[in-house]
Amino acid sequence: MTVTLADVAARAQVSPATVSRVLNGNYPVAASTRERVLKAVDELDYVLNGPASALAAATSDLVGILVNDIADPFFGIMASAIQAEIGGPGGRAGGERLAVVCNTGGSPERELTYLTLLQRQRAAAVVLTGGAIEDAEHQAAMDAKVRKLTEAGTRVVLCGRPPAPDTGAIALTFDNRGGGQELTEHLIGLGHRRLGYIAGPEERTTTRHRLEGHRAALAAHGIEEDPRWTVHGRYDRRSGYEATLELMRRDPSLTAVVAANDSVALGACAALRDSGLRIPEDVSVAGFDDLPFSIDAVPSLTTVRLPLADAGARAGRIAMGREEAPPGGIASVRGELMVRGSAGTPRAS
Amino acid sequence: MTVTLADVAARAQVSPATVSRVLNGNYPVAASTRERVLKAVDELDYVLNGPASALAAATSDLVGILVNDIADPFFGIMASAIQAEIGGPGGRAGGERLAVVCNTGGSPERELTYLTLLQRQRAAAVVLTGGAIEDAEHQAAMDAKVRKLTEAGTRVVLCGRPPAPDTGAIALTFDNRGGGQELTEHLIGLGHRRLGYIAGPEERTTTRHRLEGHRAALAAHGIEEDPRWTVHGRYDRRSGYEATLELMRRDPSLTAVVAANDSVALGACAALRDSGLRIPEDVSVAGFDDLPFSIDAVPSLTTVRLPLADAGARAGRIAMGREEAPPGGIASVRGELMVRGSAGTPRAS
DNA sequence: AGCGTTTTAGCAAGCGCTTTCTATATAGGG
DNA sequence: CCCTATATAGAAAGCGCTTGCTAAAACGCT
Repeated sequence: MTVTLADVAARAQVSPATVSRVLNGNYPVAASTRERVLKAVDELDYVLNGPASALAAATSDLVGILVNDIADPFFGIMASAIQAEIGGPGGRAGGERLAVVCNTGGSPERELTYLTLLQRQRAAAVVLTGGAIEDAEHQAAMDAKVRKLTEAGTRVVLCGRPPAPDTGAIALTFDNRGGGQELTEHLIGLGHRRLGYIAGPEERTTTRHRLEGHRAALAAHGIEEDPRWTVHGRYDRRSGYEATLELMRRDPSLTAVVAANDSVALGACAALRDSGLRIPEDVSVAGFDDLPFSIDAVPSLTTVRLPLADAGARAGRIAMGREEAPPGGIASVRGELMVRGSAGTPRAS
Repeated sequence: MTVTLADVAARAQVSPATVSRVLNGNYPVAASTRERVLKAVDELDYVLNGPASALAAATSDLVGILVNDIADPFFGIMASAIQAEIGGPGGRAGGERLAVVCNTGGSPERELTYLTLLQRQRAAAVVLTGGAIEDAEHQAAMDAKVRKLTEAGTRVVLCGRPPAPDTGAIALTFDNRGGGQELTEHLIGLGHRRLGYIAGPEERTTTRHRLEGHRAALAAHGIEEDPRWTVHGRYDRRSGYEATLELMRRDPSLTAVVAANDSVALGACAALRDSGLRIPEDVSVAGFDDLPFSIDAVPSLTTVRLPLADAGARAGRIAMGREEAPPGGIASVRGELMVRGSAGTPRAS
């Protein structure tokens, strides 16, 4: 029915072992032999049986990429950088890996299940992206799973995610705390003293770190935070819109709104504009991430640029063993403050 | 080292065959036996060896989803609907399928390579999303590959993609032509006679179909199209911005700009606004797709809603054999005109 | 020419599961 | 109480590949 290695071997007048070796290219085969084999492969339109190969070799060419929300460009950019680096199609020589992205939708169960599925597939590596979920039980389960994976020889790298100590995973963490602090200090430097903050969902590490940075900046400048100044929402535009309305209702004297990310910031801009407020003359707005649309916004968004594509590419290379892991298995990647039009000096009031 | 089926069998005092059967649940096993086995599985923390299983069963639980651009919400929404339906983690009983998305980046080679990789993995099904590439040679290669997949028992479904006749693939096509026509007719009904059109990349079927619809509407109303009124770009915001500037430079008397999709339309809005033109008082703008951000835009976008999530879910069910394929293996899904604020009556002039 | 090396290729033993076929209990009917 | 259905479990033969080991051929020395 389907053509197998043996068929190719017969046609090329060699043993199956030889065919396997030319296909894997990890063993010397005479040029003339190789050519004959390749010709047979081509003529028979042979496609290697992945499962059989993975079984015999005790490892597959599958690499999994876990993302929280596939429809969010934050993850899209990282995933596509990782995928490009991992090779797969269009990759470098021998790069026939299947890089696949799995969408957890931010659900703890799905996160875990995907990890199990990948483990079952004997994935060669897995990259986990984005903030983790702050739930002790879930984190323990994740860590146990990750440890099991690394022990079984699967390389696990965390990209834009906090380190998982003692699991064997390599972490490329974004310095959300530092970025958040720098951003808020910029606003304070501009003269703002009354700053609203729209945080992400409470259970995500990213949310907490960015908020901590913001508060550290306030504290460093002796600004006492009013509890009314912080609201939690989701990481999307609509949530930013609603949260901003709420914020301005609670305290109309705010002169700046710092958003958990750029989408939220855009929602904030829309809400302010709909309230008849000008940006940045009446209220300044700042975002986080510097996604591609942020510079196009009117006014363009002051934000913290996270090197998503670079970090993704690096994570991909580490996952492939093509780049050395950072010392201690942990690296913190800083964001870069992008000063643009959405934040200015506060209104006189 | 790693625990195998045999270990579980030994622990549960049954044969490996029995363990396999309780795991697959496709053969009667006494309740007491099943329980014993499940207990052993749990105690040993056993994870099935996917490749071995796939080899023996001659099929895997992998399902591939091909997308053109993972960072584009258009694909993100479809992919996430497909993935949800296919089950995988969090799916229905027995739904332990691994639904993975593969990002082709719009490249023909990668498209083909991913298909081969999926074929190699003996994927249970594959879903191809989004417009196809209009290149006879590439399409022939794709069709051949798809035929090979369906012949090997892999279900192939096309979601938002033109049918591939005689390949055994099932198509859920969006009626881009009809949607494009309806949209432009709406604008014409509003009184517009001078309409610019920002098309997508020339080589995509989606681009051609939408443009054909637009032109059909013009023709139906006896409007002769000026060659200056059409420019081609990419499917992103920046491209829309630039194209709009070009369009207005070519013919400042245009009263409406129809964009290939919503991102492009948003870019168009920004360009018009930056040119000092009001929307829709001076120039009307229309998009396509109705992505979530379109209703949030100011003014909200008049556009054609494509049922991305519904179509994705349906494609997923068909791929899983859980829903019957449409008659003839082809279904055309209509979009719905969303009349909103970005398009109004043309300015007097 | 003889011998040790180095290349190159084949043999065959699995990898860990599924599944057909067969065997053994158990139950039901006369 | 025996005989035939029926339910349940096991034996064993692969699935198609990889790879350690071995063998043969080719090469370079002395």
